[in-house]
Amino acid sequence: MTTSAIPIDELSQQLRTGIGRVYRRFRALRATDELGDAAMSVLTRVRKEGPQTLTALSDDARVTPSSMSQTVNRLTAGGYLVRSADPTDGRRVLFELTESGRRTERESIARGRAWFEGELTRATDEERAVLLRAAGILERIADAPAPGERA
Amino acid sequence: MTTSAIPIDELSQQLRTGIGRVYRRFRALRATDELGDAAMSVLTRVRKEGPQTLTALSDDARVTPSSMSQTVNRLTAGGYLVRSADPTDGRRVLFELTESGRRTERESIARGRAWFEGELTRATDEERAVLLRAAGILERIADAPAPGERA
DNA sequence: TATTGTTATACTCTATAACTATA
DNA sequence: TATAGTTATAGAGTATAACAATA
Repeated sequence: MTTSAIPIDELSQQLRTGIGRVYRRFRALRATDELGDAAMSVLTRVRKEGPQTLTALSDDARVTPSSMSQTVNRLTAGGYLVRSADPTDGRRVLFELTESGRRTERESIARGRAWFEGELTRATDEERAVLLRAAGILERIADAPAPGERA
Repeated sequence: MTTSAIPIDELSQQLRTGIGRVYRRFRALRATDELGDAAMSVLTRVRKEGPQTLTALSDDARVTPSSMSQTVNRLTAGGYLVRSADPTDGRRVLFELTESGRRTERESIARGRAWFEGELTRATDEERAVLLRAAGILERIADAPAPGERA
């Protein structure tokens, strides 16, 4: 394989387009769900990582603490999350899933997957291998610190 | 290469995560731009495809006509797009770029690319080849008709 | 009747600015 | 002083419902 010199600007353009279109497709599917985009991401994060502070959630989502405060407000008001005090630091609040939150997260993931998994099933094995590798590379890129930002 | 049986559900989960994180990163970068996410996508579409009807724009973005109507309202109010009548069908309205819209689109694309292209430059040639192929596969999937939807 | 587009209204998500409480 | 979190307010983006104009 040569150093095939894929032009960075073309690659960038095509990836942005592809990613944007798939993301918006996901969002459209989730529009009929009881919870929105950001709210579902929070539930998934808490399910995977356990009880989280507000700061941890806002850092992870790359939104301001005040944005996240409002998102978790909606989630606690709706009974999906509960607040609990951090015994070691009175400033901190830990957010954890209720039974309802856990169930909602599980069901939404299952529903949202239907369309996407259907499409993935139609791809070839070789294409799926490409996509799997791409997923890892994209996640690494997404988590890379911004210039001037400490890791 | 064996028929390596990548589990669809794992692949789906990892791709959704990777795509979601990169997309939100883009959105965060664009937050300081003069135009938002949906508005920029409209400008890009019109730049690439020429004057578009409202229905064409809403179909492409997979939002309702009324959502798109409001987005183009903001864009025409801001002087980025102009309306013109379709001579062959009095119901139709064609939206096209103004000079300002053209310039804004060009500059925003350039700015938004800085971070992403920097990261892509840090990847290996082989990784870039994987991402390029993935971009094409993702776009094909994103454009696939929903079950029951006509192509 | 069907298609194209708009307006009214409401919700999610995000931001900045100003604030309280704890370390 | 610095950190963790909240509230007030505003704007983008989306949806549904109800509507007008043209085909």
